Amino acid sequence: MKSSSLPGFRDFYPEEFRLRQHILSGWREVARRYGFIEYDGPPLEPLELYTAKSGDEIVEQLYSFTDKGGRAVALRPEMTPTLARMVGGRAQSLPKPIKWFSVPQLFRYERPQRGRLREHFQLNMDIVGETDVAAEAELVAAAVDVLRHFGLDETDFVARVSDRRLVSLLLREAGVEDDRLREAISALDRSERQGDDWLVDRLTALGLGERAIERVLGIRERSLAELAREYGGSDEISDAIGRLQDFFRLMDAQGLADYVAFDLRLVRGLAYYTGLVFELWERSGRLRAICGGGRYDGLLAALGGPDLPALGFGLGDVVLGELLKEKGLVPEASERVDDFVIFVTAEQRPAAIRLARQLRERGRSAAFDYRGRTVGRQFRAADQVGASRAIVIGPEEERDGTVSLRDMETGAEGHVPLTDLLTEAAPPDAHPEPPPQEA
RNA sequence: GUGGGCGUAGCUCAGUCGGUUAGAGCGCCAGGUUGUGGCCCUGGAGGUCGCGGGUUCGAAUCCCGUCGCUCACCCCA
Repeated sequence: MKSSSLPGFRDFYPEEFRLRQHILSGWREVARRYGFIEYDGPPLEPLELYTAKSGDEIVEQLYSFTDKGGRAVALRPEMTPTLARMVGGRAQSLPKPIKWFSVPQLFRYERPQRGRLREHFQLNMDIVGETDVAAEAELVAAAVDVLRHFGLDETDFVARVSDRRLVSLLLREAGVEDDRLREAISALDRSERQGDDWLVDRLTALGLGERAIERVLGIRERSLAELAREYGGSDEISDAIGRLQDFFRLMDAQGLADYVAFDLRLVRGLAYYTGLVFELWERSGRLRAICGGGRYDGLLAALGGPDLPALGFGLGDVVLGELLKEKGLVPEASERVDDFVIFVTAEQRPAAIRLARQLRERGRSAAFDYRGRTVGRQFRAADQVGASRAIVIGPEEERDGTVSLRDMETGAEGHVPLTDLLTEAAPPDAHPEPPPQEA
């Protein structure tokens, strides 16, 4: 091995690039279908954009360095701070809600693993300036539809839905002190991987009594309806529950009930979430979360942006790509040449090149052998590039103004006048090349 | 960051107790003469055996280090 890309970075050979394009174009299609508008920012940002308010974990894994001007900079690890700045710049004039999406390449310096590299593309969809729970329903539906767009259905994945505020209220109700809330939430988040015994130990260490621990363990198992019955008395809690119930009603109204599951064990690592949070998981659970997001009211202001409510999600291309490969949902190669022009002797080479050009002007892809090898070799070349037709020009054809047209699939072959070939090739809306634009 | 596994041609791999010019299949390139591909035949290119040290008369093979990949943990986009 002479050289290779940096660890955690990918070379996209045509085969990989095809998958990448398949994924990114699918993202854009679904985002636009939901009325989101695409934007982008710089891949390199001032370091302080992230050190100021981002989560500690993110800052630790920043891809940062000092540029030649002495500025501390970082490759963007997430899009939200950039979004906050950009929305902030025009918050006054933009109609609300602001529905923006982006497909940034993000970077994080951490140990590469399956489904997690140092670089990836991530679909970001955000709604800014809306507090109504319909925004949550729209956002989760969009995330679900992104996966459905690629051929995945409710047997393949599920959106687990929880609510930061509700979890906090329930923990407080169970007896967790306010200053221990964050640790308790974190413990709850990790209990899924660590097990119940571990959780009990953690909660005990946080000063919870046996009875309180019982209640916390119970919280995870409750359905929304059960919680509503048990905690009907508390205004704040019943308010949070009611909001979640509204959310699920709206998902049901969209026919997506089978794609969402209430699950209070889900918390999400990032500290800034303030309301509903969700993650898309493969049903088998063998891969990590495919997508995650939630409501983060207050974050934009904290980042120096406008004080607007917001919610959004991020969905990466790496795990999704692996999932599609596993499920056989990667489209076959489509880079094929329409026409391969074959010339029999060197005399016909100019005619062949002219024909290729005329076909290209009519929108067809055309190729030919540069060196003029034997006709057999030229056919082999046509086969290799997946040409659907081979067009042979020999002395006779050139003299008669015809070509020999062969269907590479069936092998059927016949002579047609050159003019007919070009007339048929012309697309109905054919138009000449646009004039080059002056810079 | 912590532990385990693995690094031989572009790809998938073989290489016997350390022994002479390191192999196969696929792929690639070139031929199989005179105007027809997918099959077949022949030939060729391509490897400092991840890299660096060590042991040995001799290392792809044994030892150490290092880098990379990978799995688990940590954590998370």
